[in-house]
Amino acid sequence: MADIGDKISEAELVVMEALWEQSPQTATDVADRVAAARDWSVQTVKTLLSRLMAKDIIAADQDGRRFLYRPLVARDDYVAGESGRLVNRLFGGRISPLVAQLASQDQLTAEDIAELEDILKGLKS
Amino acid sequence: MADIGDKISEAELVVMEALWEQSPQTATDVADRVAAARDWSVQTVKTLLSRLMAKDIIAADQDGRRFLYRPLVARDDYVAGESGRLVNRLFGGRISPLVAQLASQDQLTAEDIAELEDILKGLKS
DNA sequence: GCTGATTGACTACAGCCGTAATCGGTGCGA
DNA sequence: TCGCACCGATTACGGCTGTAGTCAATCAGC
Repeated sequence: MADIGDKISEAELVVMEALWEQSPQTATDVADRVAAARDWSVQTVKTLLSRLMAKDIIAADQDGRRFLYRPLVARDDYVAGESGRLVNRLFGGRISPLVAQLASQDQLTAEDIAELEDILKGLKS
Repeated sequence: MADIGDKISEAELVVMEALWEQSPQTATDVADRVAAARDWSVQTVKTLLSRLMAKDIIAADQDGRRFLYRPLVARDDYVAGESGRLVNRLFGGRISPLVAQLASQDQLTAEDIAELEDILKGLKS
């Protein structure tokens, strides 16, 4: 579970999602994919790619005149880190209040509940 | 569930926690309370209080020469917003993958599991 | 009344973030 | 071979954030 040194900003995350979806990709590929979510210029996407490289969150392999970008951080690791951070910051590290919170907001569907039960059943074995 | 317009930054959140813990409080009270968590100068805390006021996240009532600060946003509302935002950003709005995620990281204690079961039991009625 | 401590307001400043324009190199088509 | 399109690199720039210093007013004590 490699630790993520630098923080991924909101805009950078959009780029990461594109790279996690498919990799490696050229800058223009990423830009095209990102265009579905955000109306950014290609330059903007390239800047974000540079910043992600500077933060060692992605890497690039040269392919002729262009680069092929790929994530160095797995989405699961990132997601785990963020989830843990939120749970620590807001719920003193306890997960059940989070679920209670979401439950009280009616944000849990019947399907969610069923899945949660399955997860718990699995954990008790 | 009042919507929170401006975002609360990391440092501002520390101040908010102090205010949620007890309110209203003077700036120095808040600074003292915050000192337990962060080694900040009183000025820093006052700046953060100003910024929170500018964002309409707290309000202040004059009390002689000083101000008494109080939150305008309930902790529960804030927490609900942040939780929802995270779940949407990273789990497509579904909560069970979050729990699965935390479970796979061994971040669930036996107590958590028991509490989750209770919550689920309550939800099914 | 004058002085020192206290308080909120204003100012500072570097670093990160969002968003992009521009520049310099280079490969490709005419 | 000449220019153009395309690429990554560099630069820009206003806003937010973290962290504080300084200033002007004011209250309390001598």
